[in-house]
Amino acid sequence: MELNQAARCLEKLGHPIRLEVFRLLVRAGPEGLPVGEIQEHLGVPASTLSHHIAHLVNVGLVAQERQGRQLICRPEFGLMDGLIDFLTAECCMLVDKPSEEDKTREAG
Amino acid sequence: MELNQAARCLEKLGHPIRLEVFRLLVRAGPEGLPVGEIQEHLGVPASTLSHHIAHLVNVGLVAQERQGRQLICRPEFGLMDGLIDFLTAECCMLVDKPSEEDKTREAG
DNA sequence: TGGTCATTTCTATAATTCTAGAAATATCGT
DNA sequence: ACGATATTTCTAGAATTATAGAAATGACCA
Repeated sequence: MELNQAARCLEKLGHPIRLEVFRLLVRAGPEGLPVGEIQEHLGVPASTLSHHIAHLVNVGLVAQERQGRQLICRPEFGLMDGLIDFLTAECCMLVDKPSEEDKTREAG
Repeated sequence: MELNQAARCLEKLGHPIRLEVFRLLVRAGPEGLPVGEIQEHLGVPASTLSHHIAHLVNVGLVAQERQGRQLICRPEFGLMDGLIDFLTAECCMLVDKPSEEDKTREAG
């Protein structure tokens, strides 16, 4: 992941409501949760919540799929992993980070 | 780390200039860099840069120490590790995350 | 004690984000 | 078609953040 994309993801996660939404979705697993259920957990007005979820969708951290009247929100684990990889590789003391070669050697 | 602190850290890292500052400091290592050297790398006006660095200092991701006329900025690896631990534990598919017990068993 | 360097603080403006009520849209059951 | 449900979009005001020039501060040197 490139720095600007990482910054956009971090910015979106850097709001308590959005971070809580995302954590909730991760805990729910790949099935995700409908917006209404998120709202029950957080107790914020629907329009405010919708606005925040839209941020997460725009940056690609959350995907939405309609199921009947409900809009299911699923966390995008891949993008989140990419973000954590970026932080680990570029913004950490580079320790215990096996190279791709090492991984291949382990696997073989 | 608790969610609100994580959100504050993420918010501060969620700006391209600040993320680049932090990455630069990490690359520089525990010795850190003086503000002026950061400015040379990024090429933003001094007052703008100072403002952004102040954000990072406020949230605790960067520490500052005066050395003569220069202000040295050092990355706070511990807080960054705490943030990554939070994201890994709370916002990821919980895979390959050894428990403390596992670590003890490995070590022994 | 005057000058220069490094950096911040002050100041002001522009831009963005947050919040939430109200209205609109989409879906379903009858 | 109608009413209920789920959710978004519209709207607007309040609050916050970003930007950067200018002035101020602190440190060193002559």
